[in-house]
Amino acid sequence: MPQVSISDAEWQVMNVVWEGQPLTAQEIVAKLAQESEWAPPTIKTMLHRLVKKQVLTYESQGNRYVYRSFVRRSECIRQASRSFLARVFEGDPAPLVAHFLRSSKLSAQEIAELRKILDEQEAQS
Amino acid sequence: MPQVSISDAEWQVMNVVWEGQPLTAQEIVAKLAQESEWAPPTIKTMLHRLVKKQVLTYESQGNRYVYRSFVRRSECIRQASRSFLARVFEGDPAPLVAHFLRSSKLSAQEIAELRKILDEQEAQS
DNA sequence: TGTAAATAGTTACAACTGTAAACGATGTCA
DNA sequence: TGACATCGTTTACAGTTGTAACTATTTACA
Repeated sequence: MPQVSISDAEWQVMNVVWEGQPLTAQEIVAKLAQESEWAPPTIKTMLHRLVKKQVLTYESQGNRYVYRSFVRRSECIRQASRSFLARVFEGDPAPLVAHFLRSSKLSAQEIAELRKILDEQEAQS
Repeated sequence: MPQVSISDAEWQVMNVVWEGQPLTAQEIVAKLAQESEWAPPTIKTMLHRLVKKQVLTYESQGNRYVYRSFVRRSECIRQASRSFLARVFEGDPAPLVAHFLRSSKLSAQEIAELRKILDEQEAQS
């Protein structure tokens, strides 16, 4: 994996793509119109840059482009998470998790899920 | 709080400052020399920018500058965490926490701590 | 008290980001 | 088949970031 670095705005675009791919440019524009104020050319520019960074690929169908992700979302999440952990929590995951647990409202079910993960982690140490 | 935005490299500097403040420029340079390849002027530039962004303040003592943080670390952590959560996990904290739990090795004690936090969260819902 | 050493300030510069206008190609309806 | 609409491409531009050389100022020793 050639060390992609996805900017803030680009993540917003990629989240849309990962959730609905393959998608045409105008579908992406339409979805993003709901959650952002970006002009269509702005979004085109980002799609372009993402292709250049090899995060996206496209094929043209007639004069439309159909976009697909080229890197897996999970891989990008891993990279971004690792860098966030290093930057803000100096690589120490426990305080990070504690921070998010304290600052979030979680449902009973989510809490149960997380307990289960903790159990698993404990079991395999 | 005037919405500070601290870059990646700047976080590295700030982590040093928060942990040892007040610190002189050369103390900061010395600490960072161990963990980075930055030339001293590079670090000076970052200190400058952080002062301009009102993340740091300094007083000059003779020809030395003594730096202190102007914003609390916890506040910066809160902001960075919120933005990371929104960007990468679309604002949904449970998958974020699950991700970090799964990808980290935690000690038995840390696991116990986290369980306690989960209990508290459950209690107050 | 002048000059070297130390320290901080100024300037620089290319890459990346956010944002979008202007331009050109393609397809479609009359 | 020509004019308009649609879509993609190119160009633009200011702000931020990473990185650091160069310059000016202060201090302290000789």
